[in-house]
This record gives sequence, structure tokens and C-alpha cells, in this order.
Amino acid sequence: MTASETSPSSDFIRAAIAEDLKSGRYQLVHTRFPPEPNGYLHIGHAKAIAIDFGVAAEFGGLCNLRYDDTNPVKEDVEYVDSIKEDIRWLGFDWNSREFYASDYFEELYEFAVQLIKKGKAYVDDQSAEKVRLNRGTLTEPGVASPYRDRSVAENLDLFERMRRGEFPDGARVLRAKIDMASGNLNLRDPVMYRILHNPPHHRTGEKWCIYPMYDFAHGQSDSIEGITHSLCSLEYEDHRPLYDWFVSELGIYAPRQIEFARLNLSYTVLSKRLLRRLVSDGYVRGWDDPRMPTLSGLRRRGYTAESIRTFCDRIGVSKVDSTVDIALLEHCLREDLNKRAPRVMGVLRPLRVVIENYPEDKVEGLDAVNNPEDPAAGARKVPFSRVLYIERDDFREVPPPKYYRLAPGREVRLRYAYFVKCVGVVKDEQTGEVVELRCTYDPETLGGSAPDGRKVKSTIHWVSAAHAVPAEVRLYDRLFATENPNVAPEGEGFLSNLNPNSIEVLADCYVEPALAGALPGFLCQFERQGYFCVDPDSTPAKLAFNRSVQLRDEWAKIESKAAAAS
RNA sequence: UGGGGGAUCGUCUAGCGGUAGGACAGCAGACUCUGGAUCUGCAUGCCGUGGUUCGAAUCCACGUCCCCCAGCCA
Repeated sequence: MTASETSPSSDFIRAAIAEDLKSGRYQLVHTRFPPEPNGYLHIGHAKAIAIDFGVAAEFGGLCNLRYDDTNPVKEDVEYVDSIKEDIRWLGFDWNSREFYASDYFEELYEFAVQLIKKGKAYVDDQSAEKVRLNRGTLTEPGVASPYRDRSVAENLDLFERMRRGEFPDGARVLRAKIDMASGNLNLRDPVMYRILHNPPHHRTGEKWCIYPMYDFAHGQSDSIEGITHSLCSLEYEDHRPLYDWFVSELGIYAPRQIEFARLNLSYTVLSKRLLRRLVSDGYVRGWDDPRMPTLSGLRRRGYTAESIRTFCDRIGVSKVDSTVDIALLEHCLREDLNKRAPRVMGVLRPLRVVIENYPEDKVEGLDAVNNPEDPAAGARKVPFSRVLYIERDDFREVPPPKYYRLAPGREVRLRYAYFVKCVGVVKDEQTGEVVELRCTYDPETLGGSAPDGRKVKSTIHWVSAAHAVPAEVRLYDRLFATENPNVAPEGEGFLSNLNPNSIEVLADCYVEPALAGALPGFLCQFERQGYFCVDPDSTPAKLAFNRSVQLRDEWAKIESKAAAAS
């Protein structure tokens, strides 16, 4: 373990909090993770969760889970449930501190009344369109609403009637009276409450027909919960003056907001709106499609919580707009799985091999190590017999330069078994396709080496045909073909950057019998190929695997360089 | 052009007036019953221009570029 892993990280947020504790501005640390239940959590949220919960834990404080559920039009219990599941899976715990902005609706309403009484809020009858027009532009000040100077009594009466449901959606809003000329648009009399008769709220049902805007709910919710540090993303920087204004006008406890850059990942979109589009329009199978950057998708793909937490630690925290290379995420998974995933042999594109000099009905159980990185993982027996399957790609009729594997006349080692030499190639008479290899084995080479000292340049994996378990394997590639999917050609959207080959399903694979009955979620390494995870689609009759991530592949590099050179 | 932020290897990120470091990616090699893992080495960076200073990524000035904000979304 290195120093950077043992000593507390020194990003600007932790430094600021340490300073606040030292100066006495706050005596403790209490953060919160505040999702809106309008979609599934993704890897970007994992960063926020790791910061919110991580910072609290490091300073011996607490972190609440609070749903900012102020817009019933977009929210649903399906999302609140999935969010809880994902946070728990990641390994964080809010104990009993599960809150909802909707828990505070009554209090928030009283806050609004308080501001009306102070002459700091008013009911505006203008249409949404009118409000927008009168807000001004980036360079021109806004125009005051003709209703801005209504009496406190009239405002009180109107607001109460809004609550009682006397007005239709959009008829009126409650606005803060701040400054229509402010350079900060958020301060040009922002809307505090709007009327929404439908649909019912997932928690408060039909009780309310007016709902606070996020900006009027968030800061006060933090205040009510006694949050010391409200950590959020950069786009809320210019909302901070507004939150401070509310808290100050209301005379309530003030948290400190600190903003950090949200995560961007190459070849990925991380926006709930865009991810929802992929789901609703059927570009993926659902929120948990293994190609999705959602936590449920990554989990199904085979990502471990540990690897995602490591990733979040490594990317750091700063205020710079940044895009992390997805290769780092993949690296974190490999690193984790290398230590813990049992090795097995699985043949993805089978090529039949007959060992001519191996007895017809003989079967040997050969010893195979489960994980060379972990002696405690033990060993297993793998059945070997006369007819095997090897990987199609491990044979070339005309081997290119630097290709070490099987070819006519060449000898290789079958992992944990024998040296075999290719002595014949059987082809389909019609297509010319190689359908079978005839090989001979050297009985003296069991254990991996030849008594005469001869070497082979390569070891390949295999499964015994008679013992093989059939399986389906899904190979995934990045969902988008371009590094930044948000940059699309004129007139086209991010969908035009979708990678048409993001999934390849191999229906006729074979895996070694040790895998029979493996349960969904089971993770293993198919030697020489990658890490694979049993998918929930598996049935007792047929296993289905997802490729979580490929192993690093030197040969693939050599080959693609050769292809590029020619 | 109003307001708010930000610029350090290809990508993330350290640095807080005293030799610009780490990780990923890349390249080269060693080792290997996984062309895996591991190990070794290499290359690449302070947005620009002035100034202060013995000494500047760091302090100051002036520029330049990038991001966010005109939802009754969050």
C-alpha cells in the first residue's frame, strides 16, 4: 500500500473541510447524496456517492440519502428503489437516514409564507412565456412583472388558494422578489412554486397540487438536515447565491456548498436524459443492459463494486472539466478480477480437433490451477479426451509472422495437458472452410514440458468435446464509436455515434464442465481471453455469459499494427 | 458582449516560492504452461507575454482559450 492510499486524499474539498473544522466554522461533517428519482444511477453518480459518503466517513461524520423529489411529472418509485439498491451494492450505507424533499413540503410551504410576509415573494399571474420573455437576456436586464408589487395580503391569499387547487396548471407561480437586473439569471425573481395537478406524487399522492422548485427545496432541505457541506457539481455554482439568499432571508442554519466537476467518460454518455432515450427507444435492452454506464448495467456486465470504488479514488476530484479515458475503468476491473476471478477454459469459436494417437474411449482428469494469483483458490480436474475444441483463432493455415500458435506441422501446448502437433486439416469440400484439425499428442509431455527439452512457443486453451458445456457468450464493445458521442455531425444527434457492433452474440460456445450450474453474477476468467460473468438470462439448459472486459492482448496489437502497415 | 467557473504529459491528477511527481494510455525489453499477471526502462507537460524574486507551475499585471447560466427541469 502506498502513501497516497493510506493518507487522506488532499483534494480541494477535503482541504476546505479540514480548514472549516480547524477554524471552528463547523464542528462536524455531515454530507448528503441528493438524487432525483427520475432515472437509474450511473458511473458519474458513483463518483458523487464516493465523494459524499467517502468524505463523511473520512472525517468521522455522516452522509444522508435524500431524494430531491420535487417534480412528480418525472419521478417514480421504480427509481427510488433502484437507487437504494445501487448505493448499497457500491458498499455505502446511510443507515436510517433516508430522507425526501417531499418530507419537507409542509415546512417549505411555511418558508414560502414567511418570505411573502417579509415582502420577499409574490404571486405572478404571467404566463410561462411571459415570464421567460421578461427575464431579459445574458446582457440585458429583465423587466419587472406587473404583479411584482402586490400586497402581502393579496399574495398570501393567492398562494393559499394555489395550494387549495383553485387554479389550473400554469396559471400562477410564486416568485422570489430579488433583482430583475442581476447579472446572475438565477436571481431575477426565480420561481419558487408552480402548480401541478397531475400526476400524483410518488410519496405524497394527491395531497399537493403545488410543488416547490428544486432551487427552493434543495438548500432548505440541506439546512433542515443540518448538512455542513453540500457537495455538488459545477453547474450549481451560480445557484449558490440564491440558496444563500433563501437561507439568509429565512434566518435558518446555513450549510456550505462546494462544487466539483462531474465525471465524463470517453466513448460514453452520462446524462440521464440521453440514457433514458437509449432505453425508451430500444437502442439497448434496458437500464441494466451490460453496455450501459449505469451501475445496474455495469453490475450485470460483471463490474465489481470494488473496482468502481477504486476507479472513483483514482480519478480524483477537481474543478476542471475533464473526460476520463474509459481504459482506466477497464484497467480497474482487470486489476480487481485478476486477484479474485477463478480461471476456467472456454472456447468461443470452436474448432474441432481429433488427437489421432489418443485412445478412443480414454478420459483423463488433468490438474488445473484455479488462480495463479491466489494459491488459496486451489485446483480442479479438467477432463481430457480424444476429441477437443480449440479456439478457431488459435489455428492458421498460413501463419503470419510472429504467430506462435497452431499451424500445419506446428506443435503447441494444450494448457494443463500435452504438446500436440497439427498433422492434418479437414476442410468443407464446398466452402473450403477448415472444419477439423487432425493432431497427434506426445504422451511424454504431460505436465507441460518435454523430457527431451524441446520447447513450444505457445500454450492454448481447449475443452473436451464429450464433456463440454454449451454456452452463449455476449461480446461487448463500447456503445459509442466516437470518443465524445455528444459531438455529432450537422443535424444529427448523439445516436449517430452509436457503435453498430457494440454487441456480438456467440450462440455456440463451449465451456469446461466445472462451469455447469454456475449462477448469475458468477465471475471468472476464460483463460487468455477475458473476464466473463454469468448473465441472468442463463437457464439450466444453457449458460449465458457476458464478457466483462478483455484481457490485454499483445498478439492483437501486433496483428493490428501489421494490418495498418500493409 | 452580463454573471459564474477553469487552464500542469495523449488522458486524469499532485504541487501551496526551492530538482514538475503518480496513475492510465503508448513504446522497448525481461520473465512466463494464459501473447494474461508481474518486473524493468523510455518518451511526452506547467495557455501566452511581461513583471517581482537569488529562485516562479506557484506571487502580480495584461492577454488568450475553454466550460456553465436566459425550464413553471434537477
